[in-house]
Amino acid sequence: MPEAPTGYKEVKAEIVRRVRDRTWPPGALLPSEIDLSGELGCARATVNRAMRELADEGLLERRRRAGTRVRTAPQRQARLDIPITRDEVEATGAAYRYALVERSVGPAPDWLSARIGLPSSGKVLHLIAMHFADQSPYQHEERWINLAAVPDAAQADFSRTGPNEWLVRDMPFNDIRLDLRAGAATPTVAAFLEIAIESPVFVAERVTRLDGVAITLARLSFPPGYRMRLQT
Amino acid sequence: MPEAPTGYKEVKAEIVRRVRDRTWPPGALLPSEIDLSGELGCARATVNRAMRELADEGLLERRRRAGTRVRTAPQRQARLDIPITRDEVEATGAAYRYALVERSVGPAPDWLSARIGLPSSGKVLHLIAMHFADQSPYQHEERWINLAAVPDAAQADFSRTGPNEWLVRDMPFNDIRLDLRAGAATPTVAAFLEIAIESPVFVAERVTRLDGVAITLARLSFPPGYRMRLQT
DNA sequence: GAGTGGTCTAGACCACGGT
DNA sequence: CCGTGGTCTAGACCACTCC
Repeated sequence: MPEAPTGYKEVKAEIVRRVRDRTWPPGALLPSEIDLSGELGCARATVNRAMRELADEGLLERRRRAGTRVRTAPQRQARLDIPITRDEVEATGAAYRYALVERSVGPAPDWLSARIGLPSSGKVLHLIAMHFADQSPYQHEERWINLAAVPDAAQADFSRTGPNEWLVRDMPFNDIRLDLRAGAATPTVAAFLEIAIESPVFVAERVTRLDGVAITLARLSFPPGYRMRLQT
Repeated sequence: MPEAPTGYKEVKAEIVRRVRDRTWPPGALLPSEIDLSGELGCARATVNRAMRELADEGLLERRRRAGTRVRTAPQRQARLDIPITRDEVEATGAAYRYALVERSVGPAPDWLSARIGLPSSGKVLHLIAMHFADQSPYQHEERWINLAAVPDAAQADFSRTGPNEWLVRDMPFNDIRLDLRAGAATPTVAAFLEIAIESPVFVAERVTRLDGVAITLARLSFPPGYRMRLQT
């Protein structure tokens, strides 16, 4: 037997191997941590970590007393890393450019209050901006910021730094909700993205909250060709 | 000091607290595991697990010798729960219907081999299917299954059960990659979805792997109006 | 070279939940 | 009840990397 350096990674690999070759088919009960550590010649804690990570990854299912089983319906979750637009552009090797198009302060429109849960008559900062990659339009951004939650935003200078970069600097813990859809380019957005009207645009609407209070709603529109990537 | 039951969860909470209240501002160097375990009165392994999980979650950044720091740009993540199409439709209260359109077995086309990493001359099962919600087209599905990894799929009956339901039941996997984009409906897809050619369609391409080996590639197209939701 | 995180061990106690 | 996973401990060695 491969009694090589028996680390938790080797244990994970061995378990995956046996799941894959049907030694342990979906639904099967695996040996207990004690038994498996005995067989593989390592400490129980090592097997524990391997099994725990595989359970986190969705391959296994663990219950006290009942033991560890191969999931029949693997927990299917993918994660999206939400990047700063600047980083996202620069990661492709392109030069990033940002431009503020419009800025205004006023009472929140009714649809916005309803959408993200603001008190009526709440003041919001409304921004429209563009992001470019090597002079090509990369993203059209329309954003509303709840000034009751982020009063400093009223004084912030968004002509050089995008609102997302500014907001991210100070708020590590928010609830984020993302709505993704395919839409047809409106005349305005089409002009900014330099595409034909009615072209398919990828639209991401992101609501950010802190302790339940809405901070901002961002509507990001991307021209055809943009891909959003998620992984496990 | 809160010398309560000092478990790794309490340690995590304490670290989060100090990051939030600026005891450790973004970019700050945290104490070493040994120092912190001394201060909190627990074993180093406990602090290690707490810090390791917080690093996995994107709050901290760890490097040997350099120590542990608070991330300056917290990597924000949103999660997508990938549902079975049947469940997704039935959750809206609509009746679900599935229909197999086409089924064939053959060598993998070059683009597919390159895209998901198959040996040339690998055999794949190619399927086209439709999913309906109350008789309205809900999703057009085109799928390729790697028969080297899932030989049983060649004998499976996909006329009643969708390939996704079948795969999920019988085939474990632990790595999912999703590519989302907005596309223009091709004549074929437009006909199936009963929409105009060139209409914006939401396209999700999903590659599923087990231990690095590609199981299947699914290309799912949704008519206008579909929204995909993610949250933290 | 020295300090930090990465990991393993052997043992222990606890909490949960099937039987 | 009692076996299983969940967690903690104290100690140890290793690998990497910054100085």
